[in-house]
Amino acid sequence: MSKYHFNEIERKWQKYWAENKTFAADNRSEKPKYYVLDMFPYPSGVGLHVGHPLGYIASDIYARYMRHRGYNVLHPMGYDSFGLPAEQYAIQTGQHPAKTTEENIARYREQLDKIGFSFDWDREVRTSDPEYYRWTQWIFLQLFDSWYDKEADKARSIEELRIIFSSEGNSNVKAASDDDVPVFTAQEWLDFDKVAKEEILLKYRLTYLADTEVNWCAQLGTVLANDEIVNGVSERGGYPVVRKKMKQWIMRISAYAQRLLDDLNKIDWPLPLKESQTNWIGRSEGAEVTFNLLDSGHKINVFTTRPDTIFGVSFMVLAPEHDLVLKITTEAQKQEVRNYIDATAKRSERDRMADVKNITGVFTGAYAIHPFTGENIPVWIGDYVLAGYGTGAVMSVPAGDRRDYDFAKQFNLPVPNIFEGIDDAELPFAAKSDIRLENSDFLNGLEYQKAVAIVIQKLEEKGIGRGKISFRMRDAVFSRQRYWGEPFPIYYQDGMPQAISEKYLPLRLPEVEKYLPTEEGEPPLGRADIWAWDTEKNEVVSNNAIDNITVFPLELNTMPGWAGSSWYFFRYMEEKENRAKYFASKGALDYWQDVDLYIGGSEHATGHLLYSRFWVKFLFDRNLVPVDEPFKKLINQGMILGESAFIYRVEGEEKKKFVSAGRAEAYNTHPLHVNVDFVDGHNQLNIKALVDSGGEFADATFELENGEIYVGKSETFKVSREVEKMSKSKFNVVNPDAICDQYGADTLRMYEMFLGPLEQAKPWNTAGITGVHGFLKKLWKLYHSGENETFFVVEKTADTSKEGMKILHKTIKKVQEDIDGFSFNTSVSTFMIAVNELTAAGCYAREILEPLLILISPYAPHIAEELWEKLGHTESISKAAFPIFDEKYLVENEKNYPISFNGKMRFNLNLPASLSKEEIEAAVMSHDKTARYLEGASPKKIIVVPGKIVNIVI
RNA sequence: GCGGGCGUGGUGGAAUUGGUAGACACGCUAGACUUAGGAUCUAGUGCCGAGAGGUGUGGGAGUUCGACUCUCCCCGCCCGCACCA
Repeated sequence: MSKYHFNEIERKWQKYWAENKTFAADNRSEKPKYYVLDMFPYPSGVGLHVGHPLGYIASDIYARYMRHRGYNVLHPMGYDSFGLPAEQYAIQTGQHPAKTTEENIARYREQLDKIGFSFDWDREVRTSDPEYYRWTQWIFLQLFDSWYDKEADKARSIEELRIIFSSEGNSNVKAASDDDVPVFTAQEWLDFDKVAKEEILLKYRLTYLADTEVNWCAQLGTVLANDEIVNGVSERGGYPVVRKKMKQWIMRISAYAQRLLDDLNKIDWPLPLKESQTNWIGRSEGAEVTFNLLDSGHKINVFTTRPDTIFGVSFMVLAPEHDLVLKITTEAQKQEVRNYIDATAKRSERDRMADVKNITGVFTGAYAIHPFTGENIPVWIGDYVLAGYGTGAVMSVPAGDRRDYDFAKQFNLPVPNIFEGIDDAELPFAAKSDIRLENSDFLNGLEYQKAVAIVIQKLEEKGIGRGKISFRMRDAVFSRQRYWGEPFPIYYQDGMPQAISEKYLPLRLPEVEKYLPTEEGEPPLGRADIWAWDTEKNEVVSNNAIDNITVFPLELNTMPGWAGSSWYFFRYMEEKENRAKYFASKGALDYWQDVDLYIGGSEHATGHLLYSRFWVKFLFDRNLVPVDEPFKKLINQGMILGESAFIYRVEGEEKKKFVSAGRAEAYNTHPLHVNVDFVDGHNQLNIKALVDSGGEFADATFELENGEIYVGKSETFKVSREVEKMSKSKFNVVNPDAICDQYGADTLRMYEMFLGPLEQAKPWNTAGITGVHGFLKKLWKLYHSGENETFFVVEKTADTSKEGMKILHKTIKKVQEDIDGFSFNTSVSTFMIAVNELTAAGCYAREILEPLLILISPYAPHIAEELWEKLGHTESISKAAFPIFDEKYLVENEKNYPISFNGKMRFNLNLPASLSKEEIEAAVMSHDKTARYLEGASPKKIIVVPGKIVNIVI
């Protein structure tokens, strides 16, 4: 071999790694562990584009680096293989989602393999594999078998709750539960029948059933998510959508709200991500206050964050859906209130939120009594009050709240001022600081904090309120009316859900002949013929056998996508051989603990990353895992954007006519995306390829510009460049395979890192790739000489010239800093500089070129392996640990080969101001801080500033 | 509106963390080699200026011997949440 034949080299080493299981992690290693994880992909039919591997490359570099540093690294990969696209495809084609998924996974694997990742494929997981989802079902059962004890602040077994109930009833139990739990004594508990007991326990379980409104679209035969609905009709097809109550499985994540919030302090995550979660959890401190209603005997509870402003209350507003509305409305107002409720019910929650400007509301005719002044306060309903937050009712303080103020103005309600020194014209005044209250009885002259404390105390004394913490986060709906997901290990007896014992898992997904919901609106599993549970045989049997004595109907819903992804990181810890016995064994869990580094996109901030924290905390509570946070450090990789290309179609022409970008302004045109594959680096379009690709371009005419068609880079001519998210419909997807074929995986890896800081969004442009490719060629050359690099010239003898060693150690130091700080883009530059300098210095010493390979190998592992082998090593470079990254080694080398700053260094020395010029020079020369760098040379310039600071330019 | 982040050449981005701003790469310019090149090599490239020199990190002030870096105000862009009481 002579020249740098990357394709050959890469194929060779990928094969070698696979055959030798170079990257197998060891569960019984003496080395310290390090766990590097990527967010596993959903294997879609489109395959990978260049954006996907960005995070994988970064984590792979880190994993390889940590191996070199002597860690036992776990770096696995798998597939989040339950999901919607495969199901949609199945609905359209009748092809089983398992088959589609299998094919897509094969394609992904092929693409991933080409890039040379150091994954331990023996630990692969697939969430749709029964051997995997068996344990997802198992965790569901653990949740079903648990309740949340607020006093111990942890989840406990339902069995313990039964014991408490039968010995002391539930009046002392402080649990996260449904609101409507009746209070009972031990005796009452014992007297309840089985169904009644089950019903009560369900209100305590960490996963429970509840009626929830869903968006049902009869024409599409499916349930839609909020964002799939536009103006009350389905986004696809424009069919009507109705809100329908359905029994759904819910996860009591709200029990963990405070811990999920607090523990954000324990983990090293990007700030925006933590903020997203903080916002999502939405903790607010305040008070709950009860208002008695005039005459009717009803009470309204409100939640407020500003109990201090209670003397500014001039009216109350209930959400239109509030239970009390119809009970308290007077006869005279009934019709108007009814109309209003109907009108709001028709609008989706989203529309209501979007329409902030129109202030609407209706007076109920009822009055509440102010708890302190005894004044009568009118009670209104209005859709600015949300049923789902707080108590669904507010005490309105127009002087202190924008929304209350606007409502008051709209309906001519009074705006009593309660702020000292604030003019009526300055209202509403919402700031909490630098203000004292007035017209507020016992709160007059007090500041926010004191006033809040006092008012809460008064409320508690009078028994009409208390301090309260409210969370915005609601419990998470856990069932989906879909086919391609985990079946619930649940059957129904007397209408109550019963767990299937974990001994009989997995409960396999049944076969159905169609993947659509049934005509009755049941989920697709309603179509399965063999989908009933025989409690005697403990197996799935035909529906015909259902007798509700020993054979019962099974749950028809399936679990959502986030079920399988909420615990997969534990599954990787377990070796294949033991996976049948444990979701992950104690030994494996104790060894690997948690994920040290997690890399993935920020789009999962309030989904996957919140749910997995919740599950882990739960598993921790039940002593099933040793950690209560799964991901110690997390990095979000930025998106790689595609640069789209446009061609301009002339409007109003009979025949389709497209013009080159330079001509487009002369006509009335509209832009059309063209496939970036047909565009070269100079924006020239390959017309033949475009026409051959068919479609609308097949019979078109083209107006050329200098004999070519140039594509535009934006839709309008005002913008010179436009980058968009890569998507099939925009024809701007760049496939990594093509890059691997043309330049090699090592080039792709380095280039993706070189593109910019890992966490930033950046456009993909191929122009720069030649620079990186050129670097790898130069690297190759550094180890060879002669025409076509015929000879391998690394000398076996030592030539530790100071120059070369300095370059090497500067590079080691910089690269190590870069990797530790996840600045992979700068270390690519560092390599380029090093290779340029070594080439210029003519260094061929083994002592220099060997460590250089170790440095580069995480980034460009294939070329590193090849050159490593040429150096005469028989062991793979990828697996080995090297001392060059050790602290000791670093210090030692800094002493022997001080890092050269090429005359660009300045320092400060604190010297007495009184010294003469000569004395200063002498002091500088002998100072141990400078001596190392000066190496006997005299400084070019010494600047003495009045005071005692000296600048030395070397 | 609230919370957070960021502004450096034509471009992506560096800056030893307060010490010669613009490393490295792309692009561009000139030259060499070549049948040819969108290959390779050499030199140049922040801006103004022929030059010496001046000027320069969104704008303005401040701290400092010294500021891209720290502080304050303003301007612009991006992200998250958003009728959350």
